[in-house]
Amino acid sequence: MKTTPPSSSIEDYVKVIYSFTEWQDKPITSTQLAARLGVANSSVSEMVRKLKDQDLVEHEPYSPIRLTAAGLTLALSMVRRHRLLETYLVRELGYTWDEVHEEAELLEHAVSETFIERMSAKLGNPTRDPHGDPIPDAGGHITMAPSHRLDELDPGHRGRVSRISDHDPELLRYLEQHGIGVDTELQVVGRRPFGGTLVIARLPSPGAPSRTDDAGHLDLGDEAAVSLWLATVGTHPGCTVQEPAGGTLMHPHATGV
Amino acid sequence: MKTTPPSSSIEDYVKVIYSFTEWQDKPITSTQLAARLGVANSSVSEMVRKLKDQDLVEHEPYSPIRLTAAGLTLALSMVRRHRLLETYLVRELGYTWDEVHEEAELLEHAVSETFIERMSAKLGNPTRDPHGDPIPDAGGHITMAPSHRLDELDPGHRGRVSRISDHDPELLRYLEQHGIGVDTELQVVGRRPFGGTLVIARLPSPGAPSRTDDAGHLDLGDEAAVSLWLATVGTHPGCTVQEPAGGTLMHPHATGV
DNA sequence: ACTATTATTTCGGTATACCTAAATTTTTGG
DNA sequence: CCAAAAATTTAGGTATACCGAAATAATAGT
Ligand SMILES: [Mn+2]
Ligand SMILES: [Mn+2]
Ligand SMILES: [Mn+2]
Ligand SMILES: [Mn+2]
Repeated sequence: MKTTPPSSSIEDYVKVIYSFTEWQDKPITSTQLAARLGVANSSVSEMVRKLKDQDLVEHEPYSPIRLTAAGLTLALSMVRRHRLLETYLVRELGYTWDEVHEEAELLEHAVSETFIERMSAKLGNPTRDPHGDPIPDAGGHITMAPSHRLDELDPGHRGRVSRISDHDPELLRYLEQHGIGVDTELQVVGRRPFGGTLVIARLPSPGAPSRTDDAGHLDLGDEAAVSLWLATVGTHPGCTVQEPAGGTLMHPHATGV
Repeated sequence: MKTTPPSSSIEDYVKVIYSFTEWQDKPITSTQLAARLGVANSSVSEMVRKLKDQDLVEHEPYSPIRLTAAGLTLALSMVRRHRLLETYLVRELGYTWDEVHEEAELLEHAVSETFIERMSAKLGNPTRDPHGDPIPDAGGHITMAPSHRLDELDPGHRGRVSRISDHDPELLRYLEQHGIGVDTELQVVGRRPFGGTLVIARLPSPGAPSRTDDAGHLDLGDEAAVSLWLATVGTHPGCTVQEPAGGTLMHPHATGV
């Protein structure tokens, strides 16, 4: 029996299924998968059957889709490719952080394993991409400081920006213009009344005593707030978000699942 | 009407049609194209019709296939991509010259125009790839010193290796082991009797007075002889190959065809 | 000039990855 | 509980890029 390498489509399906569970653990549904891939629901139904035949996902009709161990391995390898490529484009070819996602999206399917490993070595085996996302190592292990989406944090929370979704280049350019990037120190100030925007403050210098002054205030729309993740450094009294226990969060894969 | 970008297959067809005429000018036939692409003749017939519909080739049934101006432009852009990628892989990622062809073969379809131009700039806009092949500039212009295939040269001819076909990685490793690479100075010594191998001599140091001593002799099989091109520096008496007139050979494209 | 060989195209099929519309199952709200 | 809405799958169909076998055109040898 000849084992065909996964097609680009299969690689994308598996990668998107994985990405959905990277920051929370509800498994992805058919419709959500279709939306993220930009294809019709019916296409997903067909492809999921194919993925199941290849033992990359578990799936019962009308229920959500979960990666198998083999599927997770493939997904992590794609995520590694994608994030290493983004890092390389920024560090070696002068790309800006808002340009790299699209380019990596195509390249990830075309480069060889050799290419990936030479690139990784040249970069010094980085562990975070230009948007703060963790880069799995060659063995599929991934580590990430516990973080929360900005829109889930109550006023008073302080933290370091640990990741920013790279999906919308415009948002990235906007944030950069306002001095917000990976590792920026931030504090949640509050919300404008009646479901208004989230107000945050940039903290002057990383490590220095945090001081919230008016100059650093910034209003963030919903789209921005859900795209920013904070590694919180202190819990405000009255906080409704509970801190995870450990200092690092190991992905299921690292613990053998 | 929406203009779809050429598929990878179309890009490959056009590139192979071009490559066939890069070093001689008989146009390629259906069967030759099929052989080089590794597909069935029937597939070529179908695809050539599609290429003709898209105005990339001229073709009458049962006759050879020629690129149109649009086809040539696309082909030269693919050749530029391929050769720049090969150069980049060698210079920036530590690839050896026998590894790059295969990798470039896939990458050329996946990288953006932006990627190509940033890469080219970083390399200082090189004009030759690791195998000596000329790299077209962004405008599709290409220049090459007039050269002859080693197997077409009579004994006595001297010259500088101007290009080596990169198709067979094993051949490249073999040549490297025997001290033959791009710009190596060479002299044709003769042929073993009764259709035997071609004997050549490596000339000691480039520019220095050429001296053929026994230590530098090497037998080349047919496959090797047709893969090596020499920019001849002197014509031996009794030569059957006529030297082209000009100092540089401009490709048809450069003169507007 | 004519036949045998070779080259090329046409024909009927396959695989992948999509789509829309219709059918079906699940979920929800009263 | 049960109908209406929402989610999901199935059915039927398209485009691309292949294939092998059959048909046809070109070419070569006598
Ligand atoms: Mn990305
Ligand atoms: Mn990223
Ligand atoms: Mn090559
Ligand atoms: Mn080359």
